Amino acid sequence: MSVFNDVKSKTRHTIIRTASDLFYEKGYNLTGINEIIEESGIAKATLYSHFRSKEDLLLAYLDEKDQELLKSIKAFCASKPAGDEQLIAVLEFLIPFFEQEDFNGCWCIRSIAEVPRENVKVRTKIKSNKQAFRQFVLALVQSNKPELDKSQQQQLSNQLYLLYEGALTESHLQGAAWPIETSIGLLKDKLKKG
Amino acid sequence: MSVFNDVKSKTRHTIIRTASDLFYEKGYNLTGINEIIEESGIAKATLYSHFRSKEDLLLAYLDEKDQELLKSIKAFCASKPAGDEQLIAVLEFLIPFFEQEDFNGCWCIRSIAEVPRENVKVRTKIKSNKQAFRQFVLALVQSNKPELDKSQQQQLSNQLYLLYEGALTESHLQGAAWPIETSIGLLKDKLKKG
Amino acid sequence: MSVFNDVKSKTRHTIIRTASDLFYEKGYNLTGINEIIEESGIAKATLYSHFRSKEDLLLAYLDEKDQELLKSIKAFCASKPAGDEQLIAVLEFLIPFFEQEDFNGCWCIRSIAEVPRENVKVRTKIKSNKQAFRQFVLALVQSNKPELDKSQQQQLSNQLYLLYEGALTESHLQGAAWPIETSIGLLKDKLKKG
Amino acid sequence: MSVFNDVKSKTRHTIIRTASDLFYEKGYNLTGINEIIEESGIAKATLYSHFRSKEDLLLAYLDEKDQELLKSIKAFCASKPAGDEQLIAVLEFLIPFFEQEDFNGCWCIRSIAEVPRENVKVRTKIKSNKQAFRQFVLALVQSNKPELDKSQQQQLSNQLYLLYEGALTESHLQGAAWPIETSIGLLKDKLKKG
DNA sequence: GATGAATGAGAGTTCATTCAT
DNA sequence: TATGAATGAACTCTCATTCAT
Repeated sequence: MSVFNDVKSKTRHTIIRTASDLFYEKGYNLTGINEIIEESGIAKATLYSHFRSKEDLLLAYLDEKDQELLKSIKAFCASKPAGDEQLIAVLEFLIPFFEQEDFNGCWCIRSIAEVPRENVKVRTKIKSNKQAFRQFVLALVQSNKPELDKSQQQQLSNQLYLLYEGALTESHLQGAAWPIETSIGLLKDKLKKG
Repeated sequence: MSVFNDVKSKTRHTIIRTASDLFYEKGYNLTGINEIIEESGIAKATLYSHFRSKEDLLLAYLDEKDQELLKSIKAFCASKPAGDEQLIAVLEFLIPFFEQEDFNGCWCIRSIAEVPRENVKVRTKIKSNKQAFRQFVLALVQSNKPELDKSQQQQLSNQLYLLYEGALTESHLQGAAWPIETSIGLLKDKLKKG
Repeated sequence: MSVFNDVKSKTRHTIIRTASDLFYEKGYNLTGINEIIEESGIAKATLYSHFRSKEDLLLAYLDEKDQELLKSIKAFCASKPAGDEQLIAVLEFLIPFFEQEDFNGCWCIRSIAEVPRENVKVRTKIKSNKQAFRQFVLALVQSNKPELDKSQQQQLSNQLYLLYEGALTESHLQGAAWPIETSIGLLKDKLKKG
Repeated sequence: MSVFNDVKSKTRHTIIRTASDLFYEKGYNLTGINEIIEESGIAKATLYSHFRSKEDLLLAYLDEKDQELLKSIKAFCASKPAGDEQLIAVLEFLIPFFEQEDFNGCWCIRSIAEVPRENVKVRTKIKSNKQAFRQFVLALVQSNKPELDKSQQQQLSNQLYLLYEGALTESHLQGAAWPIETSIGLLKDKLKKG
């Protein structure tokens, strides 16, 4: 039984990994099902036995990517000393992230540009991803800024999130790291002076 | 003669307007040439006598949109009293912008998600659009913060640009205006205390 | 397994046969993919799963036609008594060939008129077809004229090939069999008198 | 009046020359009307005021080319001493012809591959061109072989014509001059030994 | 007589998906 | 479960031709 599931899971995961790489590199609409199955080394019908549609693959990709990210950034921040440094770490995380060879911006923002407005499933998934990320940032603020009241914590958390998103998107668009540095600068000012 | 040119210009402009609306609403790849010509009320070959390819239409769309935007935001800022208020206006501009019924985020960021990495033409156009916008922001900073030195002006300009981009992208993604307010808050802090 | 292969082969061969008939009758450029699939009774995507492009179909057509031809003419010549008669048979073969209802000249010569000069693939295929034919003629000369030296055999072979090609092309162009008779006459003279 | 006609003729002739070059180089179907007008430097409607259709241009092209050819080959043969040498000259003419940089085979044979079987106009034109050529060859035989009877003259003329056509087509297909040499060899044998 | 703009019909190709085995 | 074959709908783009001026 568990062997069965494992085998199934393995194939399924191979597909997700392949699709993820391709979707992230080339974009969702510019990646064909044929490319995915060729690179995965499986048959087309096999893919469709694991995923009802290409859209399902997109959802799995968004899930995979965000789980990876959350795990990485949580570890990164936890490795820093408590206090402001952990908050700044959220942005500093973006530097090695940006420097990864396959860096291609934020999959959520890129994907939202590729599906129709009516596509509630995908758009909900993306919002939920971002919500989870904001939750992580808020928790980080709460544990590192216990002196602030709830409303101030929420506000700071929002600002940090915004700086993160701006830095991520702009470093991609500009093909340069300066937006990350700019974000970090803004945050440090903020933390220092108020 | 001028009649001829007008006729030509008219058709051409009709196409750009139609394509712009569709590209912005549905995205580039999800908008077919057939939709554009049907909505424009012209024949397919007419479109292709005005634009060599769909990609050319994308470039025209990016140009059209950015020219519009720059004109609007320049007017909006100029309508505010000189000083910090003109800088804040850059972000405040996003509120009515966001409230427009057809608001769908930043066409540049959305378009960059839709073309292959190798597409130098489009990516260059997008960067050049953003460069022009950054130039506008820098000029605004220079004229409203003459007391700062060049390097400080550049830094502030970068920060303002980043807040603008973050607010724009996030208000779109979240479907809410709070990222704009958050950006404005951050900027006001910065201007007050630093 | 073999059933699978057979099914695949069947469809593939149906396509080639249909395309061959149409290409030979109407010409390559004047035959549309739509005609081929309609006549084949298959879907467009099915065709493109068997052949990467229309050009690939052209190559398959050239191959199919030449294999058929070589088989036929070899059988025809083998049915004649050894000696000069086998050489003359090469030209005599053209008489029933010309009389076939669907006779439309030489597919190689017709095809070479339809593809751009730069199309190396097709032009190479055509040359290779003709090379195979010349090889057949040369072998026939060698086995039926052992008394000649190599150079003489080559020369006679070239002459026979040339008469074949001229008769084929001209019987088509003129819509008459006399060029074949003329070729045969010339060859007989040649064989008789040296 | 004559000025008018001359102007008209000039434009018309420019078009024919341009179309001829393109048709001969690229083939009829692969040459677009747009290319012709661009290269001619005229407007599309101007072309259509001189030629009812692209087919009419094809007819003009076939006419132009054959008139040129007949003039050239007649001059070439006339420059040789009377007798067998004038007959051989018909084939020798092909050597410099083949060596011309823009040599691309026989326009008649190439064109016949490009129009539908039903196209009587073009096919008739091509046959009539070839008929005129055969007439020229026959006249040459008659004046250089007065000792032969009518039937023999006709036969020799047909053979010469066939060798010419074979050499022309094959030198093109093979991209080599040997078919011309082979044809000449066959003819010389024939003339020598009867 | 000459023109630029516009066109309907069709080209070849690719897409995500499903079916039969 | 896994597969190779097949599909309808859609894609971008080009053709020879005609119309209004």
